[in-house]
Amino acid sequence: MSKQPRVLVCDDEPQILRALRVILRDAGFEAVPASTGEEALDLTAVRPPGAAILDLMLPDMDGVEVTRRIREWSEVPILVLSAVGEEDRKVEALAAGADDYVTKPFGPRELVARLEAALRRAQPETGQSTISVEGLEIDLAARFVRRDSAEIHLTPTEFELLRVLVRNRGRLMTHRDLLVEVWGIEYEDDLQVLRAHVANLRRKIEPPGEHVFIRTDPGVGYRFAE
Amino acid sequence: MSKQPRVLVCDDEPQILRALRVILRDAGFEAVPASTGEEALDLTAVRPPGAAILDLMLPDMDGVEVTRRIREWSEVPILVLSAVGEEDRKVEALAAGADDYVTKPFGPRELVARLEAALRRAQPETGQSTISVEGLEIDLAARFVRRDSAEIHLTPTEFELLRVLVRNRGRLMTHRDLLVEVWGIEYEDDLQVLRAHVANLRRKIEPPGEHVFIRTDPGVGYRFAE
DNA sequence: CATCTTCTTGACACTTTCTTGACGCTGGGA
DNA sequence: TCCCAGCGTCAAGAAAGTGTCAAGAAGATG
Repeated sequence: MSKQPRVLVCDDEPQILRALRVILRDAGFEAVPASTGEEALDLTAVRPPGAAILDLMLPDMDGVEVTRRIREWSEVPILVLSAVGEEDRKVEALAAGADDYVTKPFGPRELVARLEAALRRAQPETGQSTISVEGLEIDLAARFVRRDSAEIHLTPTEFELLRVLVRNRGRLMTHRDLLVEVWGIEYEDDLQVLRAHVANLRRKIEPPGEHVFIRTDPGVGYRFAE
Repeated sequence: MSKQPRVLVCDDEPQILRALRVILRDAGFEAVPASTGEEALDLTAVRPPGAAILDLMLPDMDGVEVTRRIREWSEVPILVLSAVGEEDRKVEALAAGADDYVTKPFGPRELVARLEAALRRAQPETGQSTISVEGLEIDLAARFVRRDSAEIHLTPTEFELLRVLVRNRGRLMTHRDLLVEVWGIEYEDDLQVLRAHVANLRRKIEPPGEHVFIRTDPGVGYRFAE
């Protein structure tokens, strides 16, 4: 998950489209909406997304057809949404080159899991997911952190905070950015909670008395060293 | 599952081929597709797969014939796919040397279970798939675990849990990952069941009062020590 | 059908993690 | 120099999560 992949979402029902947008955004993706097959094909051609989610039932052409057309020139991972009772179409879609299918109604987590799996398969290891900086080693996939070959245990919140900082390393993350990404929008003003967790995280990963990895930008936010 | 075994898949219907590929890939296998009996024989000869799945109905020769020809020189596990009403042919296929048959339509899990069972039977002791860590010895293929040279009996669920953990050792497996892989998607939120089985498994494989093999990450999941 | 194994579930004590308020420190502005 | 807003740290209580036991349900075996 390098940098918020764009995901094309094609469905003719506005509610579904909206729901998908929320789900994807929460999972760290950027949704590119389309409501017809034609639109989906155009968008894919103009600016290829990192993945596509297509409904089988579309007004102008069906998802299988869209899949086939995209596959004529692109290897982008494709997920197909099918209603119950469309099992045959699912198989067709797979045959046409879809990577996976999700049956409606679906849970957000299932969708995200399958999407991430498809993306993972599409990029057979873009190097490691591990990041090493000055004795600090972070493996985001394995959820593993060590310093000078000693394992460091992080709590869920600490790890999440570190993940957001590392994913945007070098870039300044405002207090609000961090609070919203790690705790959710309802914490956007809770500076104290952020400070406490940054302090705990630093105690675990920084050399004593120094702030080499997590830098403070007073009054603005934090950034992870490059 | 030592290292993603290659499975030859022979079927003349592209949809089935496609579906099988997805199913197998999800189960950790690499599918090698073939659409005719001739092709299947060639592929098996050129680069022998770890197992083969053959449809009984093929354009050039039938699955029984393919089975017979492969058996002339190879012991590779063979699964036969049969449509309902082909019972007689199933028996012929088994007589010709097939290891098992699956009746269409089949569920992914049934297929995978039978395939794994066939693979397990095929390699009585290639060694290799055994893992040893600090007095604990695990043979995933033989479904065998021992500690300090004493055999340990695990229930099916416990073994499955251990297998998933070991296959991903070092990486943190979330509660959801484990529940979905071992129990299926419908258990994805059943934390209590996971805890109970982890406790039982630990009682059997861990030194008393310690958690050296299976580590807990509170609020996230479990991981097997590297 | 009886028996044995395995799985699931609820209760409860225990542990870890999160949140909150207090407090001392620092650096820039008046 | 004094003031003060913002920061880092600490400790304690609240909240959330975990390990274990035991009993009943479900399933397999013979």
